[in-house]
Amino acid sequence: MSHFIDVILPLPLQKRFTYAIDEGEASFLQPGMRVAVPFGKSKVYTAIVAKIHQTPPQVYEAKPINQILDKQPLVTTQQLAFWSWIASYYMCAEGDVLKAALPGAFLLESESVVQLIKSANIEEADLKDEEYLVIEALQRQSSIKIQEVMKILDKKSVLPILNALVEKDLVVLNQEIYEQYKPKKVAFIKLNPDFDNEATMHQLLDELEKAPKQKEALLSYFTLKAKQPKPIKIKDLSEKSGVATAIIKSLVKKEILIEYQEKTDRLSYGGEASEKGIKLSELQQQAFSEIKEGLKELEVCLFHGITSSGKTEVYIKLIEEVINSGKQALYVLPEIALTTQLIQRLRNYFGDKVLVYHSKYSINERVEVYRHILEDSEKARIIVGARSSIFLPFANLGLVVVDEEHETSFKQFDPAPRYHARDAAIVLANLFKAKTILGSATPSLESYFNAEHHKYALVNLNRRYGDVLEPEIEIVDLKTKYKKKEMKGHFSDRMLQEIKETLKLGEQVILFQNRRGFSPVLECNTCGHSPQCPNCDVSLTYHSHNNQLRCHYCGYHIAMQRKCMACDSPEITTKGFGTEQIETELKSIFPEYKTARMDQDTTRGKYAYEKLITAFEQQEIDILIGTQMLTKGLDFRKINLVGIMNADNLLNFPDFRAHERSFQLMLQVAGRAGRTKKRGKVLIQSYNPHHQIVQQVSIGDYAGMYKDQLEERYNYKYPPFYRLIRLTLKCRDYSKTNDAADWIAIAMKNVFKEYVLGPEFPPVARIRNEYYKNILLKIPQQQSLGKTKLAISRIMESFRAISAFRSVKVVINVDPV
DNA sequence: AGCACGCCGACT
DNA sequence: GTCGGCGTGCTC
Repeated sequence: MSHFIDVILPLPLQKRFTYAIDEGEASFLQPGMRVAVPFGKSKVYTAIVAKIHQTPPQVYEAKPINQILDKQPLVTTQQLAFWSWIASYYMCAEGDVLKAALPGAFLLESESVVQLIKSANIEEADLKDEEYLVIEALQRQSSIKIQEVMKILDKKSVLPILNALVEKDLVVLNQEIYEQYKPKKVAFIKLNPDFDNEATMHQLLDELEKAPKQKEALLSYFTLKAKQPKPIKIKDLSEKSGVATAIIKSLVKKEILIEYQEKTDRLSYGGEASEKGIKLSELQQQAFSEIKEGLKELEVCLFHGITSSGKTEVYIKLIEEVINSGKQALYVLPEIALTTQLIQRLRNYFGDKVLVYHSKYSINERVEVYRHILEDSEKARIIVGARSSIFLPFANLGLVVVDEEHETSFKQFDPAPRYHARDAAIVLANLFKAKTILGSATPSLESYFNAEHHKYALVNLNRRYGDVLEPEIEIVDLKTKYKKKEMKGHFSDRMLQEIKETLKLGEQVILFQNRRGFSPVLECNTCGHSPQCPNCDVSLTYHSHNNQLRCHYCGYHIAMQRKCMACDSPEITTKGFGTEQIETELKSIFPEYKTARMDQDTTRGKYAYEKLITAFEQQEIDILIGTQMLTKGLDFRKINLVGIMNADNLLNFPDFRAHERSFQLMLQVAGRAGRTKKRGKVLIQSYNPHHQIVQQVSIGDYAGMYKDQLEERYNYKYPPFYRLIRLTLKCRDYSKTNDAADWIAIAMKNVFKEYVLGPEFPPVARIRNEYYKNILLKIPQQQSLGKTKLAISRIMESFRAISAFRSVKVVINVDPV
């Protein structure tokens, strides 16, 4: 009887692929294991076994696999089920999900390089001809690609030969996980226990009088030890004391210090859980009980707690209960909210039981986190992570917390899978019969709608924790301020006055300026021309720090121009204002205070964000000007004034969610003000002070905003009443883009009638020399999602069969945000 | 996604 | 005459 496996390849291919395996492999393999398989003429991929069976394929002959890469499944059956759900719901390939779900280090591709092990003992006599050829090539160049090996040997199946060389410890395959992942070893030192009493210690120090450097090193050791009880690295001691490692080594030689190596887990957290048991306020306690009560009947609970009402403590309490019952808890946050402060706080309660997973982690760290969770280890009780942490191999998940659930960054935009982490997290929880808590100070309309319709439980916490007062919100009418000439640059006199007062009291200010659509653009005063990006349909924006004009979409840049590029007039000005402009203006008004910017430019480096936060925390910065980023992770005591420079550019965004988002953003920024007992102040500058949203923000009227926006959504057929699927076409050829878009739109209108909108050019119709066109489908609640997607897939299938449209790429985005 | 196969332009 | 441009078709 012959055996076969269906595998998922890390490629955007709709189908699974079938390979032949032998009897022995069949009895060993399990779904979720990795296998190396040949694909096409020359490629080798790491694939995941999805199914083992005995049905030979009808129309082709299955190739045999190259190799089994795991002893135990790396992907759990729940994960496989979750992947298929994501693939079918978000209309992408399982291979796309695979790539998003597994740390890259687990995947070997045939670009893998072969390298010679430096210390290898090469016994030429032991090598077969082909093996010798490879080794010979490696002695000339340090690494060669598998493809090159194929050329050298003039054959396709080189893996057996390379494996033989690996067996003989002569070469390594570099993208193979076992080689790529290196356990981390660190040299530590400790005091010889013989000296661990005062008498011997004094004697020792006396003896060291003649070796001042060594004495200094030893004294530094004690200082370090006193500061932190954790093991001390040689490297740290050398750095702290300014004494060379050689001197420390000599202390080791004298057996005063003892050196020891440890294979450290990169994920270790040295400290202990320092805060035992958490005390909830009466209101928090009430919310806690209500959540538990709500979750008895329903799978999801929406936790609506205003800014600084102390939601985190409630989560901690809920997590505590879950992990005490032996289950794992997942805490998902938007990337920008995943700050050291929060992680520290969780570690204070849970010590070494917290694992963190996000994009700034190295491949090695990701592998370790993954393995810990897969093994359900003691460290993997609580997993804190960004969007992609929902793909981790949970063994027995008991609770999922999605904090800041309204954040649109939970939706992955590019590449596929274009999933929404909040929605997918609920599905994930259901796979484990676990519960989900969605938390926010400003819930998304969708979630609040679900709560109102009793799909989710709803718990409110609408008082700030402790004695913190809600900030006072004042609206400044820019129109009259300009008319009365009470503006200085982009600042109203009210804003300047408040800033002045706040600074005088030694308190801090944050100023919020939305980045989108309001970057500085160069404009000619004579002819009105502004420099455009040659690849995208946008104006270039001015960056003062490097004096460049830059395109935000493709990175194209040129030097700042002194004359108009169209008419040579030297009369050019920058129009619009971004954070840079505000900072410049501010510096000239308040030269004696320190200002800083927090935006994509200033937080690019690895620790830049952390540094900025720390500097602000330690009051090295008086005024912080920033974008969206300001809404999260700042939890400081001394912010007393929050200024929103311009509410209108948020409100005027051409998007059905613009009003909801403006409300959320403004209220979140406002929430940064006044975290101590003193009442904070928020100033909102706007040309439309009577705008409904601005008014609702000023009194924190979530219910009013919800009611108004829901009505709009109903009238204009948007979520939560209608689901959306957006098709985006991209092509370098303008008329092809149009023709293809028309073709698809007509085909879709045949099926879905008036629920098809477009095709339409997006606001930026050309990016990187590709033209874009959108088609939007609105799906009424009673319409079957499955059938809708099937119909779309059919249309796409016929579309792809038209050779004239071959060069047109189509991106399908389910539930676009 | 890659990558090979295949048919038309500027070079040794 | 060839080298190489990227269109298109396939991968178990």
